[in-house]
Parts: sequence; C-alpha cells; structure tokens
Amino acid sequence: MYKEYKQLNLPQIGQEILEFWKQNNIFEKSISSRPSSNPYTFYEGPPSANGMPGIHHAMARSIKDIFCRYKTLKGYQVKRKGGWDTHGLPIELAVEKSLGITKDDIGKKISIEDYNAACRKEVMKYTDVWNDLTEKMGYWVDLEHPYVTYHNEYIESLWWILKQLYNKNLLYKGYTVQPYSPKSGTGLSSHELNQPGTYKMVKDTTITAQFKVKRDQDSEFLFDGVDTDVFILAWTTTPWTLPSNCALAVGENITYVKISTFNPYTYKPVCVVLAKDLVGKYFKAEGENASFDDYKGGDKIIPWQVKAELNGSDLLGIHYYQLMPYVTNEDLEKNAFRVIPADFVTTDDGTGIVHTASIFGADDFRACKENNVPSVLVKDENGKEVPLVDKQGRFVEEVTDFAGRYVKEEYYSEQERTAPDFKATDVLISIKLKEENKAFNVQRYEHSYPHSWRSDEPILYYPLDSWFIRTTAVKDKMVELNKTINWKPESTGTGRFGNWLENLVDWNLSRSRYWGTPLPIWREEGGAEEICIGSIAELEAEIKKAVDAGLMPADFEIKDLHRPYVDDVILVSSTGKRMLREPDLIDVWFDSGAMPYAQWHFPFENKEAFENAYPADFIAEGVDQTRGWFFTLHALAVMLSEASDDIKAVNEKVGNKGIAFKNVVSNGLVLDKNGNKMSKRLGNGVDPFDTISQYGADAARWYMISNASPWDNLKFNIEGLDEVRRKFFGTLYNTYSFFSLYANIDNFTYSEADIALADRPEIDRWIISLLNTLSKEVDAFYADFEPTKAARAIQDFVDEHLSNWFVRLSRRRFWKSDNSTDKLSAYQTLYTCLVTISKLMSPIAPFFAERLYNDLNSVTGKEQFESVHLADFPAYHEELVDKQLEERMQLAQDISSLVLSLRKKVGINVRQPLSKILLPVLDANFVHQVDEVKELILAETNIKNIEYITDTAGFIKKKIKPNFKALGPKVGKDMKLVADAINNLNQEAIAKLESEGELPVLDGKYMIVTAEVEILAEDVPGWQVATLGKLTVALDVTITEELKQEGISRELINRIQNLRKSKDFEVTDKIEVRLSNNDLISGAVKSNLSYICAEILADNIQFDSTLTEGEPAVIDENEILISITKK
RNA sequence: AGUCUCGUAGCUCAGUUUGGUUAGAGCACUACACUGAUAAUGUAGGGGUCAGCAGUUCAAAUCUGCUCGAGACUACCA
Repeated sequence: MYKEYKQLNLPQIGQEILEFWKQNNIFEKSISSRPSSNPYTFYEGPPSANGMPGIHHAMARSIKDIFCRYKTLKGYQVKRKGGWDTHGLPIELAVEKSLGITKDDIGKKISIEDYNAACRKEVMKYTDVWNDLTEKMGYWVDLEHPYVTYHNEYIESLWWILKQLYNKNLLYKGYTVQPYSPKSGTGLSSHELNQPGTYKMVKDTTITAQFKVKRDQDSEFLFDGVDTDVFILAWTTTPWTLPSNCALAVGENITYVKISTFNPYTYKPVCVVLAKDLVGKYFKAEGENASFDDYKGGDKIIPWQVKAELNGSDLLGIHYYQLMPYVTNEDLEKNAFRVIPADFVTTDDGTGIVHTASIFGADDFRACKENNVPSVLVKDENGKEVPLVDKQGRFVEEVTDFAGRYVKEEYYSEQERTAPDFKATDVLISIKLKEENKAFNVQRYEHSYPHSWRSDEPILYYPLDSWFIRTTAVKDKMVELNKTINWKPESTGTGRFGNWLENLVDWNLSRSRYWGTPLPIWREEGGAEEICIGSIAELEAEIKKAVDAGLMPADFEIKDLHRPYVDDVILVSSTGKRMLREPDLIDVWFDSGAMPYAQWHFPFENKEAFENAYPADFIAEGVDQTRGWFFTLHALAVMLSEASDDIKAVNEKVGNKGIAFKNVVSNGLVLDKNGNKMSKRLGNGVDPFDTISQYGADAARWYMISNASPWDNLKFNIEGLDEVRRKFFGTLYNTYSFFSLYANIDNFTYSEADIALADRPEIDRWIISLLNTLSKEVDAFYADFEPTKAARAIQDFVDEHLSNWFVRLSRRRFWKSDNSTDKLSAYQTLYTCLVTISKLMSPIAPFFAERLYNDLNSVTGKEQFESVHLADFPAYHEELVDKQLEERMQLAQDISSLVLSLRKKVGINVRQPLSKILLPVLDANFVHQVDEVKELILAETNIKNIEYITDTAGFIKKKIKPNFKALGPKVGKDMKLVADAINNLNQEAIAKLESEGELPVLDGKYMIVTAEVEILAEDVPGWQVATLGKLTVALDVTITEELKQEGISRELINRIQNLRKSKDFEVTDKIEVRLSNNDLISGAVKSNLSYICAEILADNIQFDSTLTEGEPAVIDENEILISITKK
C-alpha cells in the first residue's frame, strides 16, 4: 500500500526523515557508496561559532548543500569536512564584554592565560546551536571531524605556510600607516574603525600653505613674467602634519594656473599656483585684473591676474623650500620637498595640490613610496627612527616651537582646553605661518573624521611596524589564474574581485591582539638576526639550543602555541644572543585562507587526503567574502604554487596551475521583506529555527532558492514560504495523493512490464517527453550552478504540466477505464513522473523528496536505493522526446482554453455538449497535428467534432500585420509608411499576397513578400470567434434536442455525484437511484441511460412519481427529487 | 569618494546578451464557473510614465551618457 496522508505537514516530514537518515546513516552512505576515485571537492568556509546563526546562514548553506547533493547523484564522491573559525577580534570583544574588561586590562586585571581560556570557551559557545541548525535544515557536512583553527595542528600548518613564504622572501617586516589611538596606545583594525559612530563631524583649523618654489632649471619656466617669489598652494585639515611635509602631490591631468596677487595677511606681492577649477574659491571676481598699483594692505578686494596655465605634468619634479624646517638631512634635501604625481588628487576641494606627509596618511605613504620620497623622521634615544609626533600624540623636542604639545586639541583635558589663554596647536601653527608669509588662507572647516570607539577621541594615522606578505610579487599570476576560475555571478569575479587584484597591495598580517595565531618569528634585539619557525619539531629543536645556551629552563615544554605560552619561548641566535618572538598575531583571514592545507594538517599528516582534495571543485559563501575568504584562499594558493616545493609537486600531480578553487558561488544578502538589512538593533531578523519548525526546511530552502538567484539579494518574506508550500509542495502532494488513492484501489505496484511507448496514449507520451526535456534542463542548470532556474523549471513542470494538464485530463483513466493497457499506462506514467521529480528536486528539498521517493519506491521496489540521495540522477533519453508532440499538445491546450473562454462568453457551461468547432487551417501540418490530439480537445471542452476550413470560400476574414524585424533592414526610414500601408491592405490584397507570395506597396516602391508580414485569421462572420496569437477558434453554439438531453444527463450525473460525496460514499460504492417524475428529465435519462449509470455506479434508474424523501435538485429550471442509497 | 550589483504590476520575479512597435508569469484583489485531486481547479477583469532625464535609431524596458534611489565591498583622503 502506498501511504496516504490526511494533509501535508512539511515540518513533520522533516523530523521523520531526519530520524530516518540518522537511523540508517544515509549521509555516510552517500559518501561511501560513491567511488573515492571520482572525487568532487568542496571546501566549507568555516563559520564563527561565537554568534547565533541567522537565516542568511541557512541561505548560504542551502546553496552549498544543493551542489554537493547534486554531484553525489551524478556519481561523485563528495566529502565535506566541516570547520570552525575560532580566532579573531569578534571573539575578543565578546569576551571583554562578558568579563567587563577592556583590552588594556589584559595582563593587568586578568592574566593572559585566563583571558585565553575565556576565549577558548567563548569560541564554542554556540556550537550546539549551530549543529542543531545544520541538522534541521538538512545541510550535510561532516561535523564529526571538523577542522578547528585554534588547534595546535592547524596552527602548525599555518606556521609551515608562513615559513614557505618567509624562505622565498615573501614575508617581510615593514612600516605602514594605520589608524592609531594615542590615548589607548594601540592601532585600530579596520573592523574597529567600521563600528557605528566612529566617524563624526568635527571643526578643524585648516591652512592653505604657501610652498616657496626653488628657482632652478626645472622651475625656471614658472618665473617667466613674474618678479616675485612663486608659491605652490596646498590645503590641509591637519596643520600639525606640516612639519612632516615631504612632498606635494598633483594630478597629472589637472590644469593649474599661475596667479599674481597679494598675500592677505602680510600684503606682500606673491605669485601662486593652484588648480584652475578652484580659483573661484580663493579669489573674488571683482579683483581680477584690478590695478595692482592701487592696492593697499587690508583692502577687501585683492587684485589678481592669471599669468599662465600649466599642466600637472609640467610641475612634476619642481623642488620647493621646506615649509617648517625643523628636521632635515641630506637625503631629504635631495629627494624630498618636490612635486610628485598621485592618482588620488582631485579638484573637489583644497587647491588641487595635496600636502603630503608620508608618515601620517595611507595615501601619502603610498605615493611617497612610489616616488622614492624619504620621510621626515628623527632618531629617538635608542637610535630608532621615529616620527615628529610621539606615540602619546605630542610633538617631539626637535619641533622646538611646539615640543611636547599634543597635536590634537582633544587630547588635552577639559580643564586645560577651557583655560582662557589656551590655543590649539593647529592654531599656533597657523599664526606662525601667517607671520612668516607662508599661509595664504586659514579657515575653520567642518568635516567627518574617525574617532576611536573606545576613547571617543580623534584617531591619528600613524606609522607602525607590521609584517607583510608580499602579495604584489605574484599579482600578475593571481590576475591570470583568476581568469580560469568560474565565478557565479561572473561580474563578481571580473569586476569586484578582478579590480581588487589589479589594485593589490601587500597583505598586512600584523594584529596586536592576544587570541589568534602567533607570528612564528623570533628576532634578536635590533633585528640583526631572526628565525622563522615552520613546525613544532623545529621549535622544539630551537628551544633545546636555547636551553643548552642557558636561556631557557631545562624542563621547558611548549604545549600550546598561543600567547602567552609562545611568548615565553626565548631562542638563541648564532652569536648566542637572545631572540624574542615578534609580538604580533596574524590576520585571522590567513587562518581561513589556509584551510585547504591546515584542515588536513598538511604537510605533517594526511598527504594523500590533501592531494585528493586540492584544489576545490566548488566553494560558496556570501559576496562579502570576496575580499575575505575568496581572496585569502586564492592568494595563498597562488603564493604557495610559487614558494613551496611540496605544493608544486601536488599541483603537478593533479594538474593545478595554482588555484584553490575552480568554481565559486558568491551569494547575496538576505534582507527583510522591506529590503532592509537584518540586524539585532532593528529586530527584523528571521530566526531560522522558527521558520523551519513552522514551515519545514524544504519550504524555506525552496523559497530562498526559487525566489531569486543566489547572488541577488533576497527579500525574505514569510508569506512567500506559505505560497511555496501551497503552490508547489501542495500541488505535488495532491498529485501524489491522487496517485496513491487510485493505485491502492487498483493494487498497482508496478509489477507489470513497462508498456511500450508506442502503446501509450498521446498524453502519456507527451508528459514523458516533457519529463525528459525537464531532466536535461535541470541537469544543465545544476551543472551551471543555476539552482534558481532548476527550481523554477521543476515547479513549472509540476504545476503547469503534470498537475494542471496531465492529471486533470487523465483522471477518468484512473477510475473509469476498462482498458487495462490504458489504465496501466496512466499509472506507470504518473509513477515515473513522480519518482523522477523526487530525484530532480532532492538537492533543493531533500526531506520531501526523500519521503516522496520512498513512499513510491518502497511499494514497487523498482530501485535498490534506500534513499533518493543514494540514487542516480535521472538520465536523459533523447528518443523519448518528441517536439512535434509537445507542440501539438500546446495546440490542444490553447484550443481548449479558447473554447472554454467562448463558452464563458456565451454562457453555455461545459456540461452542455456542443456539436462542433471550426478551425481555420494555417498550414497542412496543422490539420495533422490537431487530429492527433483531437480526442483530448473534444473531451476537455465537451464538443462533438472539429471541422477545418480553408479560406477558399472567402469565409474567413484575415488580418495582416507587418513583421518589423524582417522589414527593418529593407525599408529603414520608410518603416512608418510601409507599416501603415500594410495595416490598411484590404482582403483582396491580402489574398493576392498569399497566392502570389509578393505584393507591391507605396506605389511599387517596395515589394513585400510573405515572410515580411504576419497573416492571421481574425474573424469567421456569423460565428463566435476567439484568437490567441495565430490560432483562431470558431464555436458552433447551436443546441439540438439531442445535445440538450445529453446536457441534462450530465447535470443529473453532477447532482448525483454531489450527493454521493455529501453522503460520504466510497468512490467504489454501487448505488440505487430513484427520481421523481419529470418529462424533460426522464426523456433525457432514457436517451442516455447506460452512460449515466456507468458514471454514477448504478445498474438502473427508477422513476417514482410518489417519491417524497430524497434531495431536491434543480436542473434547467426543473425541480426534482433524487434519492440514492448504497446497494 | 571609488568599484560592483540592483531598480519592470500592490508583492515576488521573467524578458535586457542579439533593439522590432500591444512588456509577461505567479501571488494578492474582483466577478463568474466548477465540485470524486477540493485548504484544489477553470474563465474573465482591474492593475505598468519598464526609477528619472538626455542621446543613438525608422524603432529603446533592451544600446550610450548623466542623475536619483537601494545594497555590498574598499577607502576615508588634502
């Protein structure tokens, strides 16, 4: 017996199937039943288990799951090792919050040991919740043996990788400008800088400074026609960086002008250079070409005159006198204080010339580095080069005028700032420059500036030591190999990712935190010697040396590679000196990017496992990972393909040029139903557990996948889940219920041989043809990583074709047919459709598909698989596809639809038979095609016959339309005229065109041929006519006496069937029927007795004029009583 | 600020690669019909300045430019 259900309950199905999978180890079998010689490699991007999973995780994981299940059906062995991302700032922040401490307290209020222990605990806080979601949503991933990024083995692999890079000089220590909080004495990560409220509007003193040009060969042209000093103007919102100025940056394609005028503070005549577009900001129109002789110091209108126009490129290389010469040296005098090009220069504000202090701005730093401009630095007490501002944010003593002053007003206490004679350092600087004829303009200016989210004070951009990976060294290879990766969508790969690679900078690895992978580099003080450790064994060997040298206690043992334990390790240099570990941790993104290697503890263990799983065939994550995980995976794979002999050997063996993944799907975000980002703050998040328990994982998965392509953002609307349940799962469930109901009655178990295709009726061959086409399409969609198209195709088939046409038209065959071949064919066909659908849909809706498959297959035993997920993907049989058949079934559907709409229009319902329809013949094949499906049309529309007519009798009125696409190239500009002419052709002209194949229009200017127009039947005068596209149907609405009687018979059948149903009779119950007398009705009954009896399962119908009990009914305004009883 | 994605009916989306004149589907809504798949189904209807502006073209939802709006990432800059 096929299982029959009271109603569809997806959450319950989910629970039961989950239990079934567990009991029978279906997931394990889905891997073990496939040959290991045919692997398909998937990498799991590790989630961080310290936060609760959201609905977007369910989205991302659905996508991963779909393709893994699909590839399994296609015969691949798909291992999926789970993983946990356990390091990093979010975890530290969570710990600090729960312990109520700040970073500064670490090592003071709480020991680093305790802190790390807390992190360790925090990291796995929600593991159970995650595992629960993983299971309930049907995501198959190996959670028994996941990789965990904080394990020593994992870290050891990272160290190995770092050493590979180090040995090839791809890992180096450098200097970079980073956001820095002097108050907290720490650099801030970009993550911290992106905290809400970080950027605030502040009012700063801004200076447009005059940089005096050195007169020499390069600059001589500037002095042409000028008898004063020439100054370059540059604007800054951070005057405290002016003593550190080392260059001026211009845009090479910006136009500049040279203007003679007077300095507004000293009234001295000057000549200044600035961008042409910005002249209006500094000069009043009234002053242009005003008399210089009449000018007196203090006049409101200052005369000015443009002396020349210059290109940015003309200015390059010009030297100028240092603006605030506190610190200089030979190198600076030679290579700094000159004009350089920079791409970030705009004319949006300022002067179109940017004051550049290399050590206090990231852009500045880069531009100076590219142009070999040295930085303005001083030596500290240890002889180390440091900036002019110390780590507390104060000027060093070399800046004599301002030594010891905080550069930012906000660093002073409230009390100091409100003192009556307090002046901010920026203000003091501007006063000095004004007096020295070095300031052209001083203004207060409001702009947005980042603040430390901890101390609420403005940050400085400050140069700090960092370790870098020299990604730029392999940039070209990364760009090249990226082109071999299949990105979904493509634009993310070529656009966002491609552009990012083009503008690659070296990867800053350093993080000054506690909970992360420590950098395995030990350095002698002063940096004369350093060592990079690549394994635990190597570290132990070095420790032994240090022990021997007396630098370490003899019983020292390294058990944990984290801080602080690793910081206790002191190594010995070749000259016997102490080497301490560089205190940095490495970027957590390195952890995740290294997972292909580290998840297997490569190269220390599992070499074979690694080889079989490198590179990944497929990965998927959110689009926000483009520059995160996707990048680090790619970067490390490319770098190791150059740097590591072990990896080179593996690449050689598996034919990999150096990529980490071949296909990548980057999915979009899940937004709330109004398109807003889900956030805890707004409370608009969707809880995946609630969703699953209410609607079932299948509905959630199907909704998310079918609604929008994975890479488009999804507006998650809970009502959509209901729609999916009703529309798709409900329909499919109904179809199965229908099948099981009758299959159980007829005891159909598919034990008979398959009915030959040729012996199956038209409609069966049709749905089989469509089913095969569907299998092929869905296969291609999955293979192309287009799950949305796959889902929509399946849904269309189930709703449109299987349910609304095949089942609807075949219903009678299941309960009435005496022809056993026809009935058997109906069962076999519907069974095949359902089983195939269960396989096609199983990657997306794994639970329902499993239930459907097993409910069918467990009865028939047609296949040996105990689960749909162990089955094979439906094969495509081209010989079963018949396009002619599909076309004529479409005709049948269209014609039926037209007839039904005509019936509706004239008010004759379907139960009233009509004698015939007329179909104008479009071409010879048309008659043949319609004849084949004639019976279906007649049955569906309750019409007796179809007649074909040609236009030879002039019977049909035709309509002609221009075919613009065909005519376009021929008539071009005359299109309007030609179209008008064609639309106005009369019936004779149309007939002539049809018979002769061509017709002159516009007085013979153009000869129109039939291919350039569309001719269709518009009307059959005197008939009820409907058209759809080229198809036209005319309906004969004459009702003869015979038809009338038949109609009445059908009405009667209808009433009796309703009674049967309302009395809860079984479908198979035989009945006895008595009717009160009525001439009209009894006449009709007599004429159609056997037909009526067959329909209602009665042997006879008795007329009883004395009938008093029974149900009243009205047929065609005749009242009668109907009495039925079970026989 | 830059890069990328998106903007079509009340809602969710096709159509845009390759331009063709009357822009489709489902849901929702309204009316009617059907009633042995029935929490289904059929027929009909209303609902669109295809975000806006300009351009190219005989012809633009589709191609080009600009603007606006939403989002993501990167950067935060004188």
